[in-house]
Amino acid sequence: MEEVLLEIFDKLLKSYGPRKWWPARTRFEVIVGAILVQNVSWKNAKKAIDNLKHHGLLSPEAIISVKEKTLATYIISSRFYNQKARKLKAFCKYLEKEYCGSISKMFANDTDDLRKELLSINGIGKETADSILLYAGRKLSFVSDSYTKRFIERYNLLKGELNYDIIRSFFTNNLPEDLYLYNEYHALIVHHCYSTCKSIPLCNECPVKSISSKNMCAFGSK
DNA sequence: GTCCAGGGCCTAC
DNA sequence: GTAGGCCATGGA
Repeated sequence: MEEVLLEIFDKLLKSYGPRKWWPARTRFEVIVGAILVQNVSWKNAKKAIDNLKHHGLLSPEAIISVKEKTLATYIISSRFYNQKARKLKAFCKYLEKEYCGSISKMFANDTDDLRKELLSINGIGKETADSILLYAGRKLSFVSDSYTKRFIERYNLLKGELNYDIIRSFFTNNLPEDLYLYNEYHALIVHHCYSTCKSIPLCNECPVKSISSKNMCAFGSK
C-alpha cells in the first residue's frame, strides 16, 4: 500500500504543485487558524484572522486580556464565533499556565504527550490537535479530516469503518515518517477535494483516477 | 432561496 | 459508546 500512496502523492504533487501549508506568518497564527477554520471555509476563517491582526489581538497575551464577548465580535466571519472565542481563550490560558506563554516550550514536548495535552483543552479535537502539531510544531502527526475520508472513499483505498483514528493510522502505517510528506499530503488532499475534484463520479481530469480502481486494501494491510 | 465549508461539545438513549 | 442536536457566517 505504501507504493500506492506514494504514487498518488506524486500525481497530486505534479498536478497541483506544493501547497506550502500552513498559510500563516507565525506558529501562533497557525494555531489560531486551526481553531477558527473548524467547520468553515478558509476564506471566512482568514477574514477573522486578519481582523484579529488588524486589532492587535494576534498574540496569547492580547487574547487573554480582551473580553470574550469583544473577542467574538472580531471573529464573526468564522461562524460559531461565541464558541470559538471561548476556544481561543482556553488555548491561550493553557499556554500561559503550562508554558508561561511560550510556544517554543510547548513544542519542546514529546509529540504524543503534547497531543494528549492539546486534546484535553476545550475546543481542540483530534483534527485541530494534529494540525497544530504538524503545521505549527513541525511534528510528525498526520492530519485527517472530512476531505481525507471522502478521498479514501472515492478511491476505494480502504474498506470498512472509517473513523478519524482508522484513517490516520492508515496513512501513518503506510507512509514513511517524513515531515514534508505528511505536510504536503494532507494539504494536497484538501486542495484536490475542495477546489478541483468535488464531483462523484470522478472527473476525467482527475490525477488519481488512473491508479485508484485496482487498489483496495483491508485496514492494516501494507 | 438553498447548500455547505479544512469540527467539537454536550446530551439523551 | 454513539447518534443527533447545537453553534449560527458568507460565498457560490
